[in-house]
Amino acid sequence: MNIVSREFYNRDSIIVAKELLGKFLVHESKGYKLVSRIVETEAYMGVIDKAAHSYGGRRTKRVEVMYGKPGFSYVYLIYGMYNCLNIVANQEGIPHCVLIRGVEPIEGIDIMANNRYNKAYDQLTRSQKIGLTNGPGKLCMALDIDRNHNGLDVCGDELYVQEGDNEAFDVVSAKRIGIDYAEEARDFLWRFYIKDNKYVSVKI
DNA sequence: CTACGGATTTTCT
DNA sequence: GAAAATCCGTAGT
Repeated sequence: MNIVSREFYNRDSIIVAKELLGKFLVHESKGYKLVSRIVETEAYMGVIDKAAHSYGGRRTKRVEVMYGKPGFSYVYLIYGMYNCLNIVANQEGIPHCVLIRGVEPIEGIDIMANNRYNKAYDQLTRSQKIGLTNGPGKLCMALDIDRNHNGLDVCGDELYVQEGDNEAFDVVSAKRIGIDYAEEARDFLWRFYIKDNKYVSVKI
């Protein structure tokens, strides 16, 4: 029940990305509550990171929220069709963020199944169950997150993060996905995930 | 199981 | 005008 504090996000995105693993991402809306466990993240390290939207200090309308305070959502549209959810990290003026790439459904699973496939969870095939939330675009569909949720306070009461249970897990560091254009940055091990978790989008 | 191509439209150049 | 932090269906192993 404890909401993660804003101070938590006021650090380099690499640290925040690692430590977000195992915490709960919650979306409360329209009278329902969707709870999921964060199992895969990527760090985007701002002006020095060729894969980041804020590389070189680019400051457009889209990325403006990244330059604000930590602990706010950054949601953008990718490939003209899919939404991706990030959380802004580091202090005001330093445009870091953490992409949420995979979550494990915890509560509101039938609603998530409906959002994704228009079916009840127990009507899904095996691969549809895994496909519910094992990717950045997929989890946004399941959790009903789109660009209308850009700039929300994740220390607030609609879209927020709470402390995890104390289950132990191993963390794997890996290359980020889908950034082959980013020259040397493509090889940085800035993706983190919970070892052996089913809802990780891409395993090594 | 892996590999490939098409979908679709905002965003920035 | 081109590219994009992705997903899905189809075809082949």
